[in-house]
Amino acid sequence: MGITKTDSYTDQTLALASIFKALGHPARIAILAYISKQTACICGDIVAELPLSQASISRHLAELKEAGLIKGTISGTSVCYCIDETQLPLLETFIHQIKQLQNQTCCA
Amino acid sequence: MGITKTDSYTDQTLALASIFKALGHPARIAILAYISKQTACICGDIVAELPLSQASISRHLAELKEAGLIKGTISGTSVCYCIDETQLPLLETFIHQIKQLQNQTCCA
DNA sequence: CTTATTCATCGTAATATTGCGATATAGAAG
DNA sequence: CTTCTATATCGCAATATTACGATGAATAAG
Repeated sequence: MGITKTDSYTDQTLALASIFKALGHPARIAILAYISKQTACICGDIVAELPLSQASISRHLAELKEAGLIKGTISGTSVCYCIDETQLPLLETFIHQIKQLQNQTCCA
Repeated sequence: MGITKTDSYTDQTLALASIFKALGHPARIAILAYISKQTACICGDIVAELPLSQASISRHLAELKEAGLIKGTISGTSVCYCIDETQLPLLETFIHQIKQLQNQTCCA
């Protein structure tokens, strides 16, 4: 039914899934990659870089912001976006655990 | 329109988004965590661990498998699943790059 | 004040995801 | 061969996501 029983998972599981979900779209991967490549704050030029309308880009940026992956600062008419790295260790820890705890004798 | 213009992104961007997307659901996070915690191959007991029907679990497992995050080996009547770690370095590299290349003077 | 410019939000349409019951498939057990 | 067990797949219904044009809000420019 498209319903996800959020009650049945731990907070950490939900948090991880939420962040990964925000990363689960090529436009948002491209946006993050573009932001991180810039030497200055990124503003409206993302629209010129991606094959999406301004409205769609704004939506993707909002999702990344909601997931805590970017920060936005209003500066005059434009908004400055940059990476918010506070969530990244969570992802790294999870990936590392998956790798670390893998049973070596499994599926030989 | 719900359409994602896959033509407009690099293969690497699409690959990353695809893997992150597979991780973007709490059930699949929980499945991965559970598999990695087991000392032996995981089979049908995932159904008992999660609040989902057997059909739904099977669907999530198929998605994880399609994303290359787990491997399945048929062993008699049951199927043995375990982590496939080959995709994980891609994720780690991406996360690391996002962190590494962040502009320190941004959004001060 | 009027007009641009820049970004966010709303409304809508198309598509994708999620979940489950029912059913199919395949080997194990009798 | 029949039955049980374990997993996969189908079909459907409910919900979520994605995209865009249109519009709104706010500052900048004239």
